[in-house]
Amino acid sequence: MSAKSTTVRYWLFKSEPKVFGIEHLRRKGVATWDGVRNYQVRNLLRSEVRVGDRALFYHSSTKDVGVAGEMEVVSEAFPDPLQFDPKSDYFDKGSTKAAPRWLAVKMKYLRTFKRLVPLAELRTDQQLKNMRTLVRGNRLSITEVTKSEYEKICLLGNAV
DNA sequence: GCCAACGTTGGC
DNA sequence: GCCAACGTTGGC
Repeated sequence: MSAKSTTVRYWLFKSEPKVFGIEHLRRKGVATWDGVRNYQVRNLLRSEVRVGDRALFYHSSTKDVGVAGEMEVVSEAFPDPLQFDPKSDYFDKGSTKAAPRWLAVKMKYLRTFKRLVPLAELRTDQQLKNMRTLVRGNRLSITEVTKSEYEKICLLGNAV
């Protein structure tokens, strides 16, 4: 078999750790990244995010905001089950199984950094301060990062 | 809890 | 298709 022809891409996924943090993912090993309810992000999951891509796990809306670790995409996009569950906060009565509106992917835990890389540090680092994730007004819960940005953040996270 | 900034909705 | 009102995100 030939190697995959597509190049690995790098992403940053945001989540509120009170709802689902990297410790939840570590315990599960593989988890469904669900609850995406933004069309731009849905389109990324459908058309851009691929099996084998890497992603930084970013903790948002919490005391210590920043990048907590790494994970890997292990499934193509599939319909987010929560959109069909009337008991879920993510239920969408306008979505049907024939034409699902929202997508999810499965993510695999890779590692938790030795130290959380704080948002403030991303903003001041010369190599990172232009990350799309940090652009003022950005509200996407998934943004692409460059390989060099990704690797720099891993270095910062694994430094003592 | 505040608030800036963006996304979504719906009347027209 | 415009745009005001409302809802959500997310840092602080």
